[in-house]
Amino acid sequence: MRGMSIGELAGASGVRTDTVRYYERIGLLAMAARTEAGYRSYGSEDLARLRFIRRAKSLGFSLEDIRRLLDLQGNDASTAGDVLALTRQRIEVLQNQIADLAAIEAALANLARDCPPDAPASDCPILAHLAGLHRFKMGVPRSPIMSRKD
Amino acid sequence: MRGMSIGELAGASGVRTDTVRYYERIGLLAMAARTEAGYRSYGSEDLARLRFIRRAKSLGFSLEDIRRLLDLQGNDASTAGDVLALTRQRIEVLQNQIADLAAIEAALANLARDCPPDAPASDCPILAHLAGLHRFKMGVPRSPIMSRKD
DNA sequence: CTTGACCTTGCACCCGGCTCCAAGGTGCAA
DNA sequence: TTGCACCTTGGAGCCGGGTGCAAGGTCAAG
Repeated sequence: MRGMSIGELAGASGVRTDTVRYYERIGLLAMAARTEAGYRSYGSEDLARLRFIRRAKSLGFSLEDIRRLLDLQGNDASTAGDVLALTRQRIEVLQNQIADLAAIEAALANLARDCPPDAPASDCPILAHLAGLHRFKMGVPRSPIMSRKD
Repeated sequence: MRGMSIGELAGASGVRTDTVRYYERIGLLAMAARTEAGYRSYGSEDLARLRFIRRAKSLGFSLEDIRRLLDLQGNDASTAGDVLALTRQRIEVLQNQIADLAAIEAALANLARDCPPDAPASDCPILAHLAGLHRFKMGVPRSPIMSRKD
């Protein structure tokens, strides 16, 4: 596949032409070779690089991380340990994100569990929680009628 | 707390003054009352509203969702079920996000597990995966020297 | 009266990762 | 030759959620 146009490259790699140009602009792809007419011209190694980017993106790596990974790939002095370090960092971030989201989800699920759908919003424990009224955990206050002397 | 300044409100609610003005601009807070000099002046209900926003934000609600929650809170016709619906939506999004991140994390952990840190990057299974070379699952190719006639 | 901390406004800018547009040039088929 | 699809460039706009800044007004302490 010598001399693909940007459209062919984009089609073959599953990104848009604008995105290819964007990647070139930010230095993620090298400046493309040009035809006489000034059209960008790509070879199979460009396609491989774009596919690499797409796969890395699907694993949640940022373009900045991907740039580093590509540097490691192209640098004879780098080791698998270097790649592993980036990967471990990414895993750690993921674990933290998952933990944060799971904590939020648990909190919401907890609130949702005790929410009586047919009650007026003013009795909604979710709104109560958001309003900062976690004092009354829940349930009917025992004999509110009796608690005159509070 | 009648007639707090924007700075006092911000201090008491844990957001910045700029953010308070921003919330006013996007309609999340009502236009504040003004002093004769044109300074914004807040009461305790504004503080409560800002704290509501902060708590909802910490549960990952978007400002748009928060606006809806506040509308529900202020609307006598709304029910706890309305709040619950928003909450369930949010929970569903969270569960999807968690599942996506967990899948990525598992994939990365899987790749990281088999990565020999001291090998050159060219032998890194992570890079190999990103390059799309999942053909050779791993291990030494059996007798590469013998495979002359492939 | 001055200093300094606060307040006002409007507007621009940031992050990441694109996406779209207009105005013009090129390549190929009917 | 005409038409259409593709290519080029520079630049702007989008998303959400703010942040920063400059030029000016206000207020309280010393």
